[in-house]
Amino acid sequence: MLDQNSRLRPISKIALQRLPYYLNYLKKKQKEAVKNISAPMIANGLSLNEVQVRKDLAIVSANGGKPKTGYVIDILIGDLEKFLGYDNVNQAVLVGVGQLGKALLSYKGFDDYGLEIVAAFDTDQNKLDLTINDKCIFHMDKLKDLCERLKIHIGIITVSAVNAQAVCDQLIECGVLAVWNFAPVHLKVPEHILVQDENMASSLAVLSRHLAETIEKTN
Amino acid sequence: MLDQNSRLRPISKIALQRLPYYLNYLKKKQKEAVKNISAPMIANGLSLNEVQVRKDLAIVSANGGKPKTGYVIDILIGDLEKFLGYDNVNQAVLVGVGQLGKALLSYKGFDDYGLEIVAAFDTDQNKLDLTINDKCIFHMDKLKDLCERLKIHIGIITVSAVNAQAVCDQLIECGVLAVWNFAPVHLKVPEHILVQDENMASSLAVLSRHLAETIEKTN
DNA sequence: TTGTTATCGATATAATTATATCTATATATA
DNA sequence: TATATATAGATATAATTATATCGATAACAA
Repeated sequence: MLDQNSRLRPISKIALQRLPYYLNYLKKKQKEAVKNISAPMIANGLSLNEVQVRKDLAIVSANGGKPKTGYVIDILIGDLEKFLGYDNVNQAVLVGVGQLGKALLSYKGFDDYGLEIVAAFDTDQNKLDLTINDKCIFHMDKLKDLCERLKIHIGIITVSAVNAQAVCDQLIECGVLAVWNFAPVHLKVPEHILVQDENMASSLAVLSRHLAETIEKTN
Repeated sequence: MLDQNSRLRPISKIALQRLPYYLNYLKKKQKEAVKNISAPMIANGLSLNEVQVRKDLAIVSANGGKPKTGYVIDILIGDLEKFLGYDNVNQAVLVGVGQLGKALLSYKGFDDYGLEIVAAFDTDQNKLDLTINDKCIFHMDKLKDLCERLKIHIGIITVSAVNAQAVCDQLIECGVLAVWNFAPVHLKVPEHILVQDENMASSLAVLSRHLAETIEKTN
């Protein structure tokens, strides 16, 4: 069923990552009771190019805009949410209940993005059988059983860099198809598995470099 | 002093973000007592193209590799750390002491990346005058004074989406030149200010999409 | 010593992503 | 009702990023 409304029209990763920004912006406008919006307006609000905005929206929505008035905000929001899969829930497990793991477990906002962390895993005896935000923490021994029973497809890795690859391998063994990796290492995975890295070291590299450049210039 | 060893040779943002992966990989090899390493070897370890590896390393290091043996690991590590600014410390303030803010404040690993969070700020009376990981939490009133006194150039935003732009404006007003933004909104800033986004919604979009595609294929 | 080979560094090509231009048209205005 | 204009959507171009190819050379083996 690859019809016009299919969620599966091809989109680049980089374009995909822009979509939540559109959605956020449009919802803000919706709250301000704006009914229609043009690509140049969105582009201005998000510091993007207007052609890029049109192309991104064309991928997401079959309901095109009209000359002079633009797009209908309500429809666009619906199409974006559908495209991003916010209407159906993806279940995930989290491995590594350190500071960051706990923070993610506590975070209530994932529901809005269609993600539900169903359980957490760790090897540290002291952490087991606790609950954080109603999510149980189990020993790694129980990973496979739970993942297979609940058909979990997303694994969140918040263990240390040295343990990340081993955990990743286990998750894949358990049937996980997509990994959200917070450890600052490259993970080797089979071709059909997706790894989405959240590497703070990479971000800090960008920040640090910008400062070095800016401060050098002023000298 | 734009000589060969200057940290300021131009580099794209995307290449910059790869550098911490090289560093991590090389350190792992260093621990294994490996002395020399070739671009094809690194490329294989990090699932990159070998030409890309050579080009990235050429930006970072004036100490090129030799045919048949490759690069000297110890030298490469030094050059990478210098390029990434791990030798000097960048001080930052954090605004928004919620779950995520607390987790970042607690994180001990930023030292390794040359980042020091010197203080945190919030408007919630209940959070003030606490300390997390030896970092004081002050009222936003005190932001400007502290930033100007300590010449802070990095601001970390962990407030909600609705408040992020206002906080960002304040940080810039206080002399911050680079913003690390964890709020899922686009921030408008003057041209010379850098915003590095850490948008979980964008990451989740990539994960969710991959699952939708993979599961559709198997049907 | 001399050939063989893995690798570098440079250059060329390809792929991806972003932006500019052009044409048609829906809406607003004179 | 005719005209001007903002905007969509399509197409063309530019910029960026990634990959392939090629000649030179250091290390190794015969």
